[in-house]
Amino acid sequence: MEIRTDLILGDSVKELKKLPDNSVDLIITSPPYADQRKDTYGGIHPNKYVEWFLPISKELLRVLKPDGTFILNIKEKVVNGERSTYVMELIIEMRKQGWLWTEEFIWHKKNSFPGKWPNRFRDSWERLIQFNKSKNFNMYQDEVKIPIGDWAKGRLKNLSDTDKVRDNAKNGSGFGKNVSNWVGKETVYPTNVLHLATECNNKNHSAAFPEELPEWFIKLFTKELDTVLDPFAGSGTTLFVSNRMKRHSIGIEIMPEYYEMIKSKIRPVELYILEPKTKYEKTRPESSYAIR
Amino acid sequence: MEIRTDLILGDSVKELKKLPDNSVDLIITSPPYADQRKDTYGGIHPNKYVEWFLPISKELLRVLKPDGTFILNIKEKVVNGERSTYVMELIIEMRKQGWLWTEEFIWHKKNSFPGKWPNRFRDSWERLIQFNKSKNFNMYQDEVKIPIGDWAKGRLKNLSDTDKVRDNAKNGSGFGKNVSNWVGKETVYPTNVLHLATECNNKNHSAAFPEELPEWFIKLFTKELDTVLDPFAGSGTTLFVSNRMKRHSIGIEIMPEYYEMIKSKIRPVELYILEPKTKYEKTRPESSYAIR
DNA sequence: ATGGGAAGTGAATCCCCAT
DNA sequence: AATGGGGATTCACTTCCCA
Repeated sequence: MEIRTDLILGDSVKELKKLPDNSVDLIITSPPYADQRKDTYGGIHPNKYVEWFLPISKELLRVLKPDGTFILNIKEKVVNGERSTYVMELIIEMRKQGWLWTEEFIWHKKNSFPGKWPNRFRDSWERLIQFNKSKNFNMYQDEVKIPIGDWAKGRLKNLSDTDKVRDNAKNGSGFGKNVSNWVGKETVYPTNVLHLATECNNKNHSAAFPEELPEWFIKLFTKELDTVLDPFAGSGTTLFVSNRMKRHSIGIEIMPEYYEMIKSKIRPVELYILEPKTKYEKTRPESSYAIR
Repeated sequence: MEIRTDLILGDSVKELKKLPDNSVDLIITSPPYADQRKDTYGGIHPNKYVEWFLPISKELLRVLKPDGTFILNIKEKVVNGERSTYVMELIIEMRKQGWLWTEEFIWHKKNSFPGKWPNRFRDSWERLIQFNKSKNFNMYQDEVKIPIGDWAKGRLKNLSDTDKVRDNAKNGSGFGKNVSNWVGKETVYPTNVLHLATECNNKNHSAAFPEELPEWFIKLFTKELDTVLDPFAGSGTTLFVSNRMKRHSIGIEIMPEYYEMIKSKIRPVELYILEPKTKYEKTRPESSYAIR
């Protein structure tokens, strides 16, 4: 089994045009933030952000499979004391392109340092906006189940009579439950709030997300041998995680420094296949890489 | 010292017009969401929601003091498998009215509604959108400081140079260089994510938010003897909390049942002032109420 | 007073079926 | 066809009750 990990040096719009229609199962990316300062990495002025992104999202819509998903990690910046509206405008415009705005997950960032500004608190959350091409997209919910809360231990120990049958709510809300269905249940489905730490070990890229973030969405929206795309590869997290999880992946990165950095981090992984497999195969699949 | 708690039976737009300009320090409200609570409020169709709300927000802008704040609790519902866009459209239109969209807090609900669907998880967060009239609004940050978390103690114990460098690089906020200021502190400023449970025990009103929610914003944005307004008083939580915290308050409620319910809950509080003060003054201020 | 167990319920959403 | 009502599904908290 061969897992492909393609890394492309170049501009996203231009390189995306070379990819075939309906070929990607999951797109997950954290594009460069809007920034008023011109000299920072990828800084796009907030007023130009929507205009800049729409040609990219148009290509993403084309390359995504009909049952695929696009996860956009983004947060609006503060400009002149106000939150910018470019994310909202972007969602509205992308819907006009044909995207469905299915859901907005929240990434609640743990471990963010306390801060102080005169008129706002530290921003400890980001948007994870889910777009789809159709309502019938693939979602493998069982892959991300979490342990049931501690309440279950006490509640399910001794069932009362009403717990053993379907107990309809007394107020006519139409809501009912059968508590006995939960006996022995170890895991439950999560919610749309993700509580993850911020990444602390990437010193070279300014917008790194933690590995758990792409991992969670890759588990949820793809199966093995599916293809994951990150049009702003940045520090390469999406690619490394995809490879480890036996998904093909494609990354595009315009900055030669980041391109080289990802390449250098991919090469050591490649070497694993030359060493005795028993040592690594649990965490590192047999893989090959194509670097363009 | 007299704390006024005015409760008005009537339509919000109409009753707001009777209030003087620049007279309110904080507006905090949770309007009926689109298509919700049909049996009580009639339900506003998602397509009509912005149109319905704009005349209200226009009056709110007029009655709010220049240094006051408006906190709007809202969440868009799912329509045909997609999140509705009316909240985003509302923010964009309110900015055209002259509102500043200063911040968006997240209310992370500890006990979100249960359920399972093939294409989405349980919704466990709501928006708390902060609007202002000017950039120089009152904010009493010290009133909501929280005990420093254990993670921070560990983190601040061993501050490395890379910590500071990394945080500077991340967002250019200049935050990193202040990290050392936090060493030895017992309390810190909170973030823009609030983690509270919904109120499930209110038999009479279906959409009560927990007392902690208005309490937190009242502490943050008002001082004693300021005036708080809730144009959709509902179960009256904002009014009760305001009174307890020695803020004047004005509530408007269109449904006679809720109006009567709030009134009946206010009256018992009134009686406290006739009883020996020592028993209650710690939690209940000396107060008077005007019921219209 | 305290504590543990029992019981009740919430701004939900999807799917099907009836007009 | 669109639109609307009703059933099914599900988690964690809070209050109540009794020892």
